[in-house]
Amino acid sequence: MRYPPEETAAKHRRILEEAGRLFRERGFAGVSVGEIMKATGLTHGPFYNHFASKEALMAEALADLSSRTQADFDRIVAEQGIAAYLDLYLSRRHVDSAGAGCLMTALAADAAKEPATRGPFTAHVKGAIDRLMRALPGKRRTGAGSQADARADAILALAAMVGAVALARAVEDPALGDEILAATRQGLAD
Amino acid sequence: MRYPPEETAAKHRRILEEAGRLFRERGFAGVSVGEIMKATGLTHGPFYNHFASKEALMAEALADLSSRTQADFDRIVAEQGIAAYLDLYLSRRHVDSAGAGCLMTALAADAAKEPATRGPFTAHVKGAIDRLMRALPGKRRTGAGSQADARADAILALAAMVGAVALARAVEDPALGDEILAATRQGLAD
DNA sequence: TGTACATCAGTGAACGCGCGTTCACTGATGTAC
DNA sequence: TGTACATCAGTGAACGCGCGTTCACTGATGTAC
Repeated sequence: MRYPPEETAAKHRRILEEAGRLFRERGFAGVSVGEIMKATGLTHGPFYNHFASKEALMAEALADLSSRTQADFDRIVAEQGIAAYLDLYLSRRHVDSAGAGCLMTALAADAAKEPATRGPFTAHVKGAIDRLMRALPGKRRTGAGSQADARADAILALAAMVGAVALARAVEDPALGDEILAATRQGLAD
Repeated sequence: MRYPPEETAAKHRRILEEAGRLFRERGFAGVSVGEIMKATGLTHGPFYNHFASKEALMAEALADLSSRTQADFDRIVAEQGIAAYLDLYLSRRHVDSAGAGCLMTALAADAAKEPATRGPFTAHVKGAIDRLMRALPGKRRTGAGSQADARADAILALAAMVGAVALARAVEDPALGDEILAATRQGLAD
């Protein structure tokens, strides 16, 4: 059947959204094309009307996730401040909802193995460092090296955030997970 | 054919070693049982003489990796000190050799999805926190909360180490990867 | 010590399954006249 | 405005493939007598 162009565009968007959610929950290899299409309410056939291959979907879904989650960052920081954002990021809720969470935490290992995804992933990391550098309160920003120090601070914060949520998600003991989140919140607040 | 028991034990060890290397390089889902057996020089059939299932191998390989890499940590810290260990961990060499590197960086996302592996993974994280707590030089260790602070410092360091190597491995631009490593080294040295 | 048999780690064909992808076909919508 | 045809996003069966796992069989080593 033929459909109006708006409907086709809406379906394309829905595929990207479902893929973004499922990929973050189970990784690229853990989700099949058929499963993504089923989640959007279609059969697997028309997938290839929207994307050249599963690999192409991975790259496009990552770019889409990147722009959506960075817009979320900007909005939350503007409305509630960076401290509130760090509390949300380093929270039990974020740990328990990978499908709606940070793409770096969920997909770093997968992205390293999928050549097509490394471009969008790299762009996202650069954007995250820039955003954190601007949002974080300066601690050592006096003297000549202040800009470089601010950037190094942002990178350290990003690495700790990503590592903490990845570890908290993998450990079996929820108390240990919560301790990892709390210690990292405390460390970044100092 | 029947083989002497030492030979059987040696093959069991070789399977664990090859599995540990390949799983860290490509993740649990990215390596097949046949590929692991081929790497040990056997056909896939006798795999089930050694392990009940691929899942059982994942759990045993993780436990084996844990004891081997924590022994490495102890040896390097004893011989060269914790600063040298951090330099080795946060190095280009570690980023480029996932198969011989940290299991947390390589397998955190996979371990979170595989119930059988979460036990050994959790034990490894606990061991890593304890080791770092003992090895790291105290910065804020005066007063009543010194032990708690030392543990929080160790957790923050671990999260930053794991996150930094995971991000450096995934980004396309080697200069950015090196910058992430350098900023994290600098941040943990302060 | 020599022979007959049990053991069991190998081999490699085969299984059922789910995967990514292709393709002949369908039929409502858009376009030409 | 009405009719005939082109378009193209759907459907669902089918493909070739690699996966984890099973199994009948092999034959050197260990054990019993």
